[in-house]
Amino acid sequence: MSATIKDVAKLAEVSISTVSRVINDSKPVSPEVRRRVLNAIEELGYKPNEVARSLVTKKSNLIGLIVNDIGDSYVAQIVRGVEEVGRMYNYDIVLCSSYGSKDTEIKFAQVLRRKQVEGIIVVSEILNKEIIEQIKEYKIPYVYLNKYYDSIESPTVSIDNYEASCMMTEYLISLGHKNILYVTNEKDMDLTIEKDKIKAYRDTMELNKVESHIYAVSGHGIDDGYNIGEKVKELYNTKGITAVFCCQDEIAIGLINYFYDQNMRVPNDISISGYGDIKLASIYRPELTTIKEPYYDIGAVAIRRIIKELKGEGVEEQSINLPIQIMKRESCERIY
Amino acid sequence: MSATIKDVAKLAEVSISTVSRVINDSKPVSPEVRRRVLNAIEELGYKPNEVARSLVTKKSNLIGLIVNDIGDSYVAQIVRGVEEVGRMYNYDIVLCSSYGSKDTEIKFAQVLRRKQVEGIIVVSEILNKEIIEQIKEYKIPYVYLNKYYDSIESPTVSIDNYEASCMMTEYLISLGHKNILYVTNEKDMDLTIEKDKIKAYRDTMELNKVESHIYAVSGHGIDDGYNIGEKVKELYNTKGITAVFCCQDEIAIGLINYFYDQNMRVPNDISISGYGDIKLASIYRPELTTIKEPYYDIGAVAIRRIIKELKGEGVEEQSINLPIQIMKRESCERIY
DNA sequence: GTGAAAGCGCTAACAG
DNA sequence: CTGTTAGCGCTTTCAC
Repeated sequence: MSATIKDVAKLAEVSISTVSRVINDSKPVSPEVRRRVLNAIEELGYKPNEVARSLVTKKSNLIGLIVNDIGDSYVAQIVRGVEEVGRMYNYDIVLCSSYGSKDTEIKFAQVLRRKQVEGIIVVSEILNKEIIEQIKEYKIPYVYLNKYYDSIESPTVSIDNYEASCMMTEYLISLGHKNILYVTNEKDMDLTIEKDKIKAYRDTMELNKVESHIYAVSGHGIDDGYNIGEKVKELYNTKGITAVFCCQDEIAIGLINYFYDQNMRVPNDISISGYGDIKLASIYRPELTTIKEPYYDIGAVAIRRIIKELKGEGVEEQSINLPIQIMKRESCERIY
Repeated sequence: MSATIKDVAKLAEVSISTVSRVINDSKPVSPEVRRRVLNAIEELGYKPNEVARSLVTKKSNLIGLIVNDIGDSYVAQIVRGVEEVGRMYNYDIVLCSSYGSKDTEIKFAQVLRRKQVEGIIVVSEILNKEIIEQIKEYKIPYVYLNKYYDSIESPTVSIDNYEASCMMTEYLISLGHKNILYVTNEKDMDLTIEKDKIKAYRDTMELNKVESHIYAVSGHGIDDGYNIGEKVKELYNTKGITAVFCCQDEIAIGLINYFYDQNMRVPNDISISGYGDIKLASIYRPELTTIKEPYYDIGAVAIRRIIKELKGEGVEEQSINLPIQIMKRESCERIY
């Protein structure tokens, strides 16, 4: 079918090793011969077969990326980061979407391993110890990214969630709010980062001598935020809540949607903040005040770590924390 | 490092061919021997090396996917479709993001070819004849997807844009609107599908004996929609425009943002419709009335086509049209 | 039913 | 500088 190194060698009247040398610039070749080879390559439209190359060099130049769902904007941002820096080092990305299935995640790890990927990045939203153990067995570099759950003894990159939540609570208080509701997620609360975030909220409220109010929601989608609207409205009426700090942007947006439908205005009637800074946060009206989780950077740093390890360069500590940024936008307002 | 077929053969005391046979179920193997081999595989944790396998079978089980930007939600939906059905046929996806660069698109086509991908799907937003010619040379199945430009003599899958635009115009008219503004995109207007959509709009308006109003915007982002807000507001005041049919959802949302900031209510003051049904369309408030371009299905059908061709099953016509659906939501209202 | 051997396209010693 | 050769890990004739 397609031209091989042999065809080139024959046409250029040299040995295949010489062809290999000019392709890879691996050893000196005389100008004259090089020219002949280059011509032959040109003439035949020869393109090296990376599969054959991989087999001998044992370098697939592939990084496996197992994600929950590429349709989630934050996942897409991570993928962008991973791909873009991977590309700089000549790595291609094999993408697998698990849609939250534990078994699928594990299956993909196996698939990727057979494909000889040199590293694996997992972007998960569930608790899955098995996949970690699986990947550890492969003895290839990996990074485990999970927005919700604590990264179980794995290399990871994120932000300091305790610190971030302190900052947001502090900010809300600085705006004059005294009755601030924290909306958390009830699922596996003590295994998720929510435990840190709740503690941060509590500590900061206490420090400022104001009372804590916590309400737990069951999911973390926009719908879930919408659905707690009624309850929050009740709290607004009975407890005089003036600000809501939601543990996820989606919850915040759902909540705003609810208020929109109820003809209550945000931030005029109530301030709402999120956590994450998903793409929608800055598009939505009102624009959402939130904590930025730098997804693109998370992806970029994750693959950078893997590549470093692959190159045998020393890798730093297990988990890398990126700088925190609080995005002060429209949805939270000063209260007097 | 990792166990190979040889190790298994040795441990099971058979030849490597036998091992291969049991792995692939390619030829009968006596139960007794099969058991021994299976045991050995188990014991060594042996996993076939797909790279080696690919080299001999010339099947990489890889499909290349060149996209504009995975961060765009519609792209992500296409990718989901591609990946999910690819997976059913045991194909993995290698993802490349071009970010709108012609050269990058071409470079990726080459990279993918060298990786021996069996097919290529291009999701582009620019005009790039070269990449098509490039891929055609490779003689591998491909599908070209472009939301904006006519797919230049290539297999593609989309909806009938003329028909869809007729339906939307018709719908707006049926709501009682007489002064409907169509917002198009000025760039390469006669090479893009806009020419069909404009024609559809014009034809339908004419058929209903109402005057056409067309305004062209320069980009197709949310910002662009926002930026024409002033102009549209002017048209609203001077020409009595009561509905705006935007050629893209993003434009529509930008426009709604503008009106939000101007304290004009959609749809109370003005009805606005989009085109595409991006994810945001149903999340946004007010929910956006729009034409659904079934991105997931587009991706799914695209890869299905490639796989069919790979299997030598007859492939239907060049371009496949999917059913049209108009999503009647909040942003367009009856006028009296 | 099983094994020996050739070879996929390429890289990397090893000679010369 | 260049060619010869031995694999990389696997599938696939071809004999037995």
